[in-house]
Amino acid sequence: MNGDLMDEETDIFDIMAKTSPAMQENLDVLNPEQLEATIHEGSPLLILAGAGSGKTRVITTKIAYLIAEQHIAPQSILAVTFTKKAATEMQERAVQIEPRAAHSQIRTFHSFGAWFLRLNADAAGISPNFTVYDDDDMVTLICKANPKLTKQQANHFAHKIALAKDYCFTTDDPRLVQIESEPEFRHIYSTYQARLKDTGNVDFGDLIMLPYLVLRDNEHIRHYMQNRFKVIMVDEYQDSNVAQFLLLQSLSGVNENSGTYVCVVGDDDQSIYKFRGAEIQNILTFKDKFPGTKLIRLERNYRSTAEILQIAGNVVNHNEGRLGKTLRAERGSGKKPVLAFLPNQDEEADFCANLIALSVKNGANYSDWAILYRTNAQSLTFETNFLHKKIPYQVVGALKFYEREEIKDLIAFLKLVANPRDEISFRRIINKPTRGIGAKTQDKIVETARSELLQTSETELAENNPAVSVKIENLAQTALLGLEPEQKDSKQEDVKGSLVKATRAEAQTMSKKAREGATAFVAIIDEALDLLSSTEKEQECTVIPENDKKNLSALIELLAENSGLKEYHAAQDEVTGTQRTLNMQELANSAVPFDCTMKGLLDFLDTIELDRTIAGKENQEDKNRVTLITIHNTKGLEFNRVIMTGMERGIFPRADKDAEELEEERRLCYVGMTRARNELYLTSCSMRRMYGRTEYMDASPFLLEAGAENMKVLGHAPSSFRRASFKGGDYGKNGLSHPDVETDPIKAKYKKGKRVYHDDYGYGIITRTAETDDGEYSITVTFENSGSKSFLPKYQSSSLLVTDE
DNA sequence: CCCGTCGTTATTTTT
DNA sequence: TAACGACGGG
Repeated sequence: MNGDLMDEETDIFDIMAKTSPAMQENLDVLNPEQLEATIHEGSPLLILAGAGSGKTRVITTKIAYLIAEQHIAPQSILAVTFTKKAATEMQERAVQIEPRAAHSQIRTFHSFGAWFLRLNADAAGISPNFTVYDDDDMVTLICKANPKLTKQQANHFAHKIALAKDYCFTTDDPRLVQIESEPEFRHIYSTYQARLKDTGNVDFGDLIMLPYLVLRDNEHIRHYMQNRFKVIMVDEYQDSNVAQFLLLQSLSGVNENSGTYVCVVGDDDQSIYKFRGAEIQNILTFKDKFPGTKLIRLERNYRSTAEILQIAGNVVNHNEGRLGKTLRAERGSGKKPVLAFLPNQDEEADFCANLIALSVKNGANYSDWAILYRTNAQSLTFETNFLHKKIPYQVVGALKFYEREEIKDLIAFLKLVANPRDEISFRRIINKPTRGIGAKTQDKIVETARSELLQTSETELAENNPAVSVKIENLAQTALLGLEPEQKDSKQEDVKGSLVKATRAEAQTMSKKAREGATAFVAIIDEALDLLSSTEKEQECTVIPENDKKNLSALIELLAENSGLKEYHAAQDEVTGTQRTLNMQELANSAVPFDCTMKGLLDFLDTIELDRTIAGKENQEDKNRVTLITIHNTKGLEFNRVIMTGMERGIFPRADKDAEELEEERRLCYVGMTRARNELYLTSCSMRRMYGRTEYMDASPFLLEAGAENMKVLGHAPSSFRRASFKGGDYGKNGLSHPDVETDPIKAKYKKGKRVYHDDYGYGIITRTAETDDGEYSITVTFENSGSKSFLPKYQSSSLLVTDE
């Protein structure tokens, strides 16, 4: 044993001896690596945490430990995650160990950006009441700024602009050509950015890039923030992008001797968002950017069986350029993963349904199961099949509550109330329902408002800088008290470039019908603002019992009613049988926890804009459902039993992947497999309907990489797979090496004696089974009313239904 | 302004 | 195949 190790161990014993008994209990449950990571201090820390290795436990215990034992002020700890769900879980678990963690900043990257920009709106050149534009809004704004672009082109450029911001390329950056070679791109980006600035709003990319630019260009703010946060932790670091790295770097002051402690946690094998700007180099080169970095690996897996980890590890082992780690299964051995080859996607869905139904009959829950697929389009077959068989399911990520028309309409109203310069929201609702204000009048109003911005922008500029320093002083003072500065409410009437103001002014020149419409519209906004300011005053003057306090749902209900949107969508409900009115009510209900003030409104908008995963109410009730989900969406989740479907070349991995992208697909495969606790199934079809035609499919190369000998193979494997995998083991010729089980799912399904229903011939019984000359399985059905017919079940899965069981 | 029909086009997407 | 957008007629 060398001296270094001795020192380290005595250090650990030393620290443990000083720890309070309460914290000691939390440390006792950690394994040695987890413990080392938890109590590590002094240098930057990179925790390489494999799937299911208990990283959340480490981060949360670490936060608690820092507060309780190292006496770090809770509010000087910043922990960032990528999803709202992860942030909430982290906060809850940290608070459970140490209640003072409630005062720490545990947020998503984007919500941190929003928090930062609200404090520094002036320095960032945006409205303090900004709201966030989503991808659709980006496209609309690009179209308005460049009317000659088609929607498709605008879509393309919106994507590229978002990517440019992920890399933190501003409009004058020469590296923009790396993103998009089209020479017009820089111009389109610039005009979009100018137009966006006029609205006072930001897009998702700005929530990261602007805080970085503000820090870079304002020494005061930078030093204030470096002082404000003495500990910064980042979760899922492998999926951070360049802008996020730059933000972390400047916030931490690593190059300015700030003394801030930085700890990042991630797994390079789970980096799956390169297409959205995630930069795997961030984690691979972390130790170069943060000198003296200590690296700790968490390789003990507490989630999956050894068999599952074996094949997941086999797959990802084919990648080059990893930091490298091997997961050890703490739970030991379990069932061998099953690989089922099926004729087509109808049989695939059937196979899954039968597997699930059988397990439920034997005592499992529907919620034990997850169906994973590469693309959302694949969910449809499962939904149809499960609906028919009455298997309860939920589709994750597809509900898009906030993308529904009626919800977007209401939110547009709310956004315009918050920020009267919001052109996109204004255009969405000014003439909905019809107020006689057509496209031309809208353009005129927008131009009036924008010309006002142009006139005043020079005088504004002169006032801008003093405003920043005043704000910083306020910041410094409030920080001493451990409070965040209060938003001061801006007087909407005075806002430069207000579209509401412009509408009021333009109304005089309009036709009678349009004038009435415009006046009514302005009145709606005014009344909404009145409601907000009246509750604000009430709150200042009197002490009102919690229950009597007006909450933000009152504003939403008022807007829905006054705007005519409620009536408008109720009429739609009548005709189409939709539930729009109900959805609108649902939005109002979700606003109940928020104050009926401008601040409450901004909080609410932040919450819904930065967390689109909240589904409608359907998700709450009856949680015992099968989960249908894309592999991307499963990150951070786990299930007792997982079926990875569509394991075919061209689907997973997708066809058009270069070598580097193939590695990402492989990581995606690894992520999917390691979601499973107890049982893992893989399905692969030999035929698939795609784009209206049926194609022959080949097995996914990942299946061979996983190793056929590590799986129980069912069904008729494609010859490419059989040849390459014929190494004995569990898999024999024609998949018939399990005499105890019928290994061909088709034969198992269409056994002699089964009762079936055919679309054309009605009910019948399978009276004979045989093989054709080509070795295909054929059955003969005797129908009740249509005599006897022979079929190849392989081709009949959707029209020949097995009805018993 | 709304509705029907025709033609086009199909990744993954924490925020 | 199917779903969605664009366009034209009522």
